[in-house]
Amino acid sequence: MGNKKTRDHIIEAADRLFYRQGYEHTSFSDIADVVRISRGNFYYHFKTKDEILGAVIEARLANTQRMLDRWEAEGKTPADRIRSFIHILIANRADIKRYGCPVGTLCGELAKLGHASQGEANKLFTLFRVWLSRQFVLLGREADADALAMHLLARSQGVATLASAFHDETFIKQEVRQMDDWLELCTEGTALAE
Amino acid sequence: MGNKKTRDHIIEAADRLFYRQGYEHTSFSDIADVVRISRGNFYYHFKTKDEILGAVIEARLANTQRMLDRWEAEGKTPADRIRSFIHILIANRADIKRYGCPVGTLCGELAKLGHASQGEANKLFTLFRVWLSRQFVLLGREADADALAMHLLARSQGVATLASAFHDETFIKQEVRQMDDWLELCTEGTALAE
DNA sequence: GTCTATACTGAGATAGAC
DNA sequence: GTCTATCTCAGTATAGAC
Repeated sequence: MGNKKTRDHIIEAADRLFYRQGYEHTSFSDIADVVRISRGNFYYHFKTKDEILGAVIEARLANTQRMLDRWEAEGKTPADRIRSFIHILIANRADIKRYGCPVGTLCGELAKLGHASQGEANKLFTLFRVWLSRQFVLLGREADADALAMHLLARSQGVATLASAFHDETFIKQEVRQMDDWLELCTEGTALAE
Repeated sequence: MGNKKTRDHIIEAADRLFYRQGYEHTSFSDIADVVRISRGNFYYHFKTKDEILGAVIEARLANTQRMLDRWEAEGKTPADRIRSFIHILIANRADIKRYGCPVGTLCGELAKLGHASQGEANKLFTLFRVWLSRQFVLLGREADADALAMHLLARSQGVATLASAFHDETFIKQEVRQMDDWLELCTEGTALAE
C-alpha cells in the first residue's frame, strides 16, 4: 500500500536501535533522526510505540525463519546445521561483545517491563529451540533432543552475556570450540550428553 | 550519621525494584511508595537516581562478598564450594524464573544504557569469576582455572536467561544436574574440561 | 505522505515550610 | 528528616496545514 519504503526504514532503524539501546531507552526522536523524517510523520505509519515493537519482532521472526531455512538447505548433515547455529556467535562476535544477543536481551527487557509483546518475542527462542531439536532428532537423539536443544541455546546465551560484560571476544572463540567438541560427542552414538 | 534506617530502606527497596522492573523503568515514585516516604524526602538521602544505583551496586557487592566468604568457610573441599555456586540456581529458582539473574540482567541493561556505573556492576561478575577461579586452582586446575570459572559463569547465565524466557524451573534443575556431573569430571585428574 | 505546532503526561530534580 | 509545591524537560501522541 502506497509507500512501503518509509515504513520498512522505520522498522529497520527501530530494530537496530532497540538492539543497541534497548526498547524503552529508544525514543521516537532517536528513530526519526535515523530515518530522517519528522516525529509527526511517524504516526502516519505507526500509531504507538508498541506497534513498532510488534513490527520489529515480526520482522525478526521472519528473518530468523529465513536463516534457519537457509541453514537447513545448505547443511549436508544435521551436525553441519547445528554448527551453523553455534557459529553465529563467531560471525556476530563484534556486535555480541557490545550489545549481547539480540534475542536474549530483548526478551529480558520485555520481561522486566511486563510488556504485552513478551510472548511474541519469546517465539524467537522457540524458533531456534524447535529447529535445533529437530536436528538432534535427525542425529539419532530422539530421547533427549529437546533437552540438548535447550542446553545449546543456554550455552550460547551465557557466552553472549559474559562476552558483553567482559568485552571479550577471545572467550567467545574459546567457548565455541568447546561447543563444537561437545557436538562431536553428541554425534558419537547414544552416550550421555556430557 | 543520624537516621540510617531510611537510607537503607531506600537502598533495599531500590534493589528489589531494579531487579524486578529494571533500573530505567523504576521511578522515584515507585521506590517512594514502597518505602512510604514522599518523593521530596528522597533527595535528602540521594541527590540523583544514579546515586541510588551506585549505592545499590555497592550493597550488592558487599552482600556477594559476604556470601562468597560464607561458602569459603562452610565448604570443606573446593568442589563443595563450587557446588554452592551452582546451587544458587536452585535456591533462587523462583525469582530467576520470573526476573532472570540479578547480576546478568543489571549488567545487560546498563550496557544498553551506556551507563557510567557499568564498570561497577560488572565487578559483581568479577567477584564470582575470581572466587571460582581460585577454587579451580585449589582443585588442581591451575592451567585453565580462569577458563573453567568463565565457563561455569556462562552456563549459569544461560540457564537463568532461558528459564526466565520459558518460565521453566524444571530446566534449571536439569541443567544444574549436568553442571554437577561436569564438576565431577573436573575433579578427576587433569583431563580435558569436557 | 510529510511537515509544524502543540497538548499531555510522567519523570527527575529543587525550594522552602514544618 | 520529612513534607508540599513547583520547575523543567523529555517523551508519547494528536491536529491540522501543505
